[in-house]
Amino acid sequence: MQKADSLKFHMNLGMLIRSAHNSMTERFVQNVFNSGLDISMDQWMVLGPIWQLESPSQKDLGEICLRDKPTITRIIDSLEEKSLVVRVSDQIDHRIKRVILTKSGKQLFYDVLPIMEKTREEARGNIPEEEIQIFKNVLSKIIQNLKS
Amino acid sequence: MQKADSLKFHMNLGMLIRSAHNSMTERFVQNVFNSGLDISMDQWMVLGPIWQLESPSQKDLGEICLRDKPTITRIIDSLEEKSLVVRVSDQIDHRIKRVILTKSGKQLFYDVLPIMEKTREEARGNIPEEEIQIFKNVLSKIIQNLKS
DNA sequence: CCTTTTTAGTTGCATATGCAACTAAATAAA
DNA sequence: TTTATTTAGTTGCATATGCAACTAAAAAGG
Repeated sequence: MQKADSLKFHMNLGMLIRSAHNSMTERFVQNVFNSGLDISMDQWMVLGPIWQLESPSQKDLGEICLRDKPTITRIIDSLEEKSLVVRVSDQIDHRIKRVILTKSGKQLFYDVLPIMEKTREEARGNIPEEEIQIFKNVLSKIIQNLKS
Repeated sequence: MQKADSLKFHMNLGMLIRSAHNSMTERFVQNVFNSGLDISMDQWMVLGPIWQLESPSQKDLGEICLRDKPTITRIIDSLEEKSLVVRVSDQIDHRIKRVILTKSGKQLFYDVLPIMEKTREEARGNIPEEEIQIFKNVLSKIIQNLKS
């Protein structure tokens, strides 16, 4: 066994997962950059849900993105600085701030969407759909198994 | 469809991977803590390879752990402060520093190993071995697809 | 040889992260 | 009511991370 193979052989699940995640993030950032756009992975990770959910609270975003409150606060700060979103206090519950896409926020979302699709295709390569499904399934099960 | 389900449904691959990784790390740290031991995930992630490879260079560790040079330097710093490892200059190539487990480093490794096994079992739950294999395979393929 | 390039590791800096403490508003309890 | 508790979001701090610049040693090229 070659040394590189030996290393790979010993690589455990945690390292594999971390590495795959890093590679996907790096590729996404690179693809975005090459397209002349400007958005980080974190910003994108909340921009999508904001678009999907229309006007989610920050709490909603935290739950869907699996990030804690301060992280969401700061990402929204950065998006607001770029005028991609605005915070609007909920009419009924004044604790809640709803996050809404601006026109340029929507535009950026539409611009980045195909890049994100492209990145996903690059990551998938020719992995059969069936295996991808099992893959996602195992991830969900692991998360479920460790819940509590 | 319930709201929680809706959120889950929309959760993309990146978030799933991040979440699974976080859950595994958190559970490991928690299990270690409950056993009255003291080692972080990062420290463990290099301690294992140091044990396996006997006296790896920091470069070796960076490659196997998929971390950059400064990160490895700092993790080794922290392990050295705890007297778990020592750095020894390579006799032939004086640029290289080999990392060697001390007696207490070895002891900690042996103590933590079953905790790591336990955590792995908790994460796997009753996921069939076959699916785990496909899962690891897909991870490797994704990493491969995004290489370069 | 002597110079240039590459490699291993370290340090500094700017940024990201998680945790805990805090404010403000809504709900529950007394 | 009015007080206590819970919830949403923010801020501060201590730590982690990635990147670039740096040092020291080895290898390559002339």
